[in-house]
Amino acid sequence: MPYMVKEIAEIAGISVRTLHYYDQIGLLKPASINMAGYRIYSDDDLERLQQILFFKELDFSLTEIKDILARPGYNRKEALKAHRELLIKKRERLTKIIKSVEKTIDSLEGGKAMTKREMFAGFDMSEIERHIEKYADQVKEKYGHTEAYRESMEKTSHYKKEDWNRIMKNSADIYSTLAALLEQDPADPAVQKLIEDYRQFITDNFYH
Amino acid sequence: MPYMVKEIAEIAGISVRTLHYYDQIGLLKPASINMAGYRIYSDDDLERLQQILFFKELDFSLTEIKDILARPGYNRKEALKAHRELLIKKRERLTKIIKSVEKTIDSLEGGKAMTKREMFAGFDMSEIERHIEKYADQVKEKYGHTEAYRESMEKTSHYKKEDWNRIMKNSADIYSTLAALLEQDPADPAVQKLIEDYRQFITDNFYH
DNA sequence: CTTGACTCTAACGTAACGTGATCCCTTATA
DNA sequence: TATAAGGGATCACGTTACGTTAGAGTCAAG
Repeated sequence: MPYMVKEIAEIAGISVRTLHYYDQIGLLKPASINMAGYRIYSDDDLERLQQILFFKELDFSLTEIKDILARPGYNRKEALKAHRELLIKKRERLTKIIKSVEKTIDSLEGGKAMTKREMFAGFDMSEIERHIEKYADQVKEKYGHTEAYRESMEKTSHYKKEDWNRIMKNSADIYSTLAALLEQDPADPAVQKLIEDYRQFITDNFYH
Repeated sequence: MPYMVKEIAEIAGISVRTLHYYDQIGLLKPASINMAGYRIYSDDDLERLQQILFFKELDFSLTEIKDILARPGYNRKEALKAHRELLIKKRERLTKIIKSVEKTIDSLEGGKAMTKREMFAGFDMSEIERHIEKYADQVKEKYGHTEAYRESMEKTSHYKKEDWNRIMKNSADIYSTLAALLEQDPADPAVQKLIEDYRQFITDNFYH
């Protein structure tokens, strides 16, 4: 079934410009181009677009999405299952924020006061969670052991020692360090454990 | 209690640069500046920041947030209650998308095939819903009847006639027209009814 | 054969920061 | 007392994912 830009745009709920852009950056190229130069999309293109939107919903950048879809051995079904997990996490995050809102209302209505930390509950972790989500997805994608993978693995083990010491000395660094570390490394099982350790550390020592 | 940029950044889980930026655009100016030129924030500033982040979570732009917080008669408690509602809607939207993912998985596993519309369920309405959410909030804010308000009201009534006819002729236009219309008008009770009409129209005539 | 709705490319504009570069202030330690 | 570390500050340019005209070709319907 052939579609033109506007049809696709309406079906998917996006703008024509967005389709132009996705074509331009090579994220979603139409199946063919007719004599008039019009973009003609196929059902397969629609399918790909759906996947793109799923990934976008998880805050992946367009270049990341492009890479992921291009990886040899990319498995759509597995990816979808991972998606479901991560979307559920996002929903849980929303639930947290909603609770934070309710607490704030309560404190305004004469309930007990909030601590500064409570005020920003939900948000606080949001960045980190987003990274963890991204990361978790990468792990589940099981395509690893590329060069970049080994490289990042090495880097990470360095960070491990250095940063751990720093954190022991200065617990205020935890969040930023953790964020930086996650930034560096996209797909590494060893790091996941490290993250868990960090989180444990945070909850243990939170009020020092 | 005085805080410096990094403290605030850590408490709220945002970057220092973000605080600089918010200061620059006048969204969140520090309570004072010390002799060294450092930004010194107060507890009130923290409270304002919390509100800013709540609004951001609802996809308000920073300029919108600035305007809302500046409106005379802005009521924090009311705003928070509206927030809760809208966050719940966002969560429901996520639930829809999750279901869509599950359906897709099911169809891949040999279940029944999906229609194109089902493929993009969740997303489809997402833009529109977001606008409705924004809009609903504005309405609840009950500050209206500014010049911009009357101006947009006039515009809208024009659109009403023109677009309604177009829609009767070409039902494929519905989504884009509706989106355009919503774009134009941020705060108008009359439009809400119009939207409801449109939605009814959509459900009635969806498969023509 | 002229609309009106659709299509194209090109190109500049925008929001909300990220990312240096370069320099100042304060405090702990050698 | 020097000096290094770890903040803080201000430019100012870079980035992502499009929005928004502008100018021009295409195509079905009346």
